[in-house]
Amino acid sequence: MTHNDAPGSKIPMVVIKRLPVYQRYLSELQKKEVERISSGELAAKIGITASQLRHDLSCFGNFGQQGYGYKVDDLLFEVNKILGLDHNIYMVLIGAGNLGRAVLSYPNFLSRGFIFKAAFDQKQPPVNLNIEGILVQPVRELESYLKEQLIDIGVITTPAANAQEIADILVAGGVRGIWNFAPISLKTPENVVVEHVHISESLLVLSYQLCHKGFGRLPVSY
Amino acid sequence: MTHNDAPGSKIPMVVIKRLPVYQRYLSELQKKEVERISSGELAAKIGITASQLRHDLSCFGNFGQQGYGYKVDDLLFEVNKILGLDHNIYMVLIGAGNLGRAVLSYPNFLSRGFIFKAAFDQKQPPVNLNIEGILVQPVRELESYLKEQLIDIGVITTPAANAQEIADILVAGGVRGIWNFAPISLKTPENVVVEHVHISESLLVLSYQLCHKGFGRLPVSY
DNA sequence: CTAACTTTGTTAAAAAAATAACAATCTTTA
DNA sequence: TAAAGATTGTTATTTTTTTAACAAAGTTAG
Ligand SMILES: NC(=O)c1ccc[n+]([C@@H]2O[C@H](COP(=O)([O-])OP(=O)(O)OC[C@H]3O[C@@H](n4cnc5c(N)ncnc54)[C@H](O)[C@@H]3O)[C@@H](O)[C@H]2O)c1
Ligand SMILES: NC(=O)c1ccc[n+]([C@@H]2O[C@H](COP(=O)([O-])OP(=O)(O)OC[C@H]3O[C@@H](n4cnc5c(N)ncnc54)[C@H](O)[C@@H]3O)[C@@H](O)[C@H]2O)c1
Repeated sequence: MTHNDAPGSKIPMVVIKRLPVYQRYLSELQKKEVERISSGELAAKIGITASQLRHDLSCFGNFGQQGYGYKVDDLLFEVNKILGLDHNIYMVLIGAGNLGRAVLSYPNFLSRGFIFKAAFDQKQPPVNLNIEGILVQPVRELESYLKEQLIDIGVITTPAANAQEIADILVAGGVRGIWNFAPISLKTPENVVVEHVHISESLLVLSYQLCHKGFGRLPVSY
Repeated sequence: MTHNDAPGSKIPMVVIKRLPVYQRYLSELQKKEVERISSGELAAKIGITASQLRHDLSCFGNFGQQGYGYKVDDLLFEVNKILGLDHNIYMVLIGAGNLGRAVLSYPNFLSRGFIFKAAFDQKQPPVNLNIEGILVQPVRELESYLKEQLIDIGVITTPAANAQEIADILVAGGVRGIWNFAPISLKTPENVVVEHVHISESLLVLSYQLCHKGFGRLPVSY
């Protein structure tokens, strides 16, 4: 598949999931003021094949030069554009608990154009708290807030038991994406994208690997 | 491949990553006191094919009964055992910042047998702080601590710039696995498993999807 | 300017993963 | 107890993903 393909062509999810990794390595190279890099060098750093890297990029366009490789600045610019990092994205967070506060105060989101416009909670302690300049409001005001403000992404960091009701309010309020940290599969209409952060799942995968290691039994293939 | 295969047979990583999802749905069923479930019903809930579910499970054994399905209790017991949830795992956390404190105080890890034995930080404010019964110690004591205590997993929630040096100390101290929240690819010997939690990567994937939605151009295939 | 290299983008082949198919066999009902 | 129905575990097929191969095109050095 090439970037010239007819409308309706699909980019595989496996490819999209690798883009943030490319973005990260390219950012590092740019910070080190490396000017150019070949698919072979970059792939080696990342730990994949050059073939896969070139194949992935070719889904989106021709960013390299034969005999030369890729200009780091140019390729990073293109990858950023593909990922939507070339414009701001506005977010609200619901559930200003331990994890929610960590997410709210993480500076790297803002620096990449992900802007928290507001935060909401149910209980009094988080409500009225000021976290990195964002005042936590009572959650009953979420619905009316979304009527007034254009919000792209709702971030759910409430307990799993409350996540679906919050998702419903977010969807009704017109958000286009939900970033969900609660360990539950949310039901949303097709036009709302849900991205689930699998923190606990990840620990179980690690646990599995520790359990089945060194015996020569049931090892893992990557 | 069957569970009877000769030693050296490999379980694909894609299969292992689905096990925690099965675990979660089975736990929910158990909580609802559902006694039995067929591969068809469970797969429908999860949103995969019955074929895939049965195929995955058959990597580990024969847990069902023809004409009946699976006993929820029994299957959950087996999945828990496969994931290593049938015994305690001892952990230390390094970097008791915003995210580190959220992880330390999350009760669902302890309830599943993941036990934080200690936490470490560099700066004074987190050090001496008591988080859910765990006293944060100066990070310079990490090395000697690991000599005295048997720790399975080291959890890294320091900034990326310090993650590799911490990983080196953990490896030297004999941990078998590293759960890494820092956005950097750690270099470790083969016998130490690293599991990376992709929080920021996940947000970029969501951003991509919002960007390429509804135009009929570059849609996503799952 | 030319020739020897290098490296891309793309097509082809191989490998892995998902899905379908179905015999074997257990459950349920009568 | 027997016959009908349900569901598994496994093998076969299809689809997806990864890797390899290579012509085309640009770079670099002399
Ligand atoms: N902390 C972790 O390490 C961790 C790990 C994996 C998953 N998670 C998940 O992330 C989510 C948040 O975890 P946490 O540790 O921050 O929990 P937490 O209890 O510290 O925070 C949850 C917050 O949500 C608020 N809340 C509850 N119901 C609400 C509602 N209806 N509307 C608005 N706010 C509401 C609570 O008042 C609280 O402030 C949970 O779903 C948890 O399962 C957390
Ligand atoms: N907070 C988030 O939402 C988020 C999202 C994605 C990734 N991350 C990553 O998770 C990690 C932690 O993030 P955070 O928000 O908690 O940052 P933070 O700054 O709040 O916490 C980092 C902690 O690590 C400590 N530290 C620094 N160097 C250390 C060392 N050598 N030894 C021991 N402790 C040390 C600091 O004193 C601090 O307490 C970072 O790598 C960050 O990039 C965080």
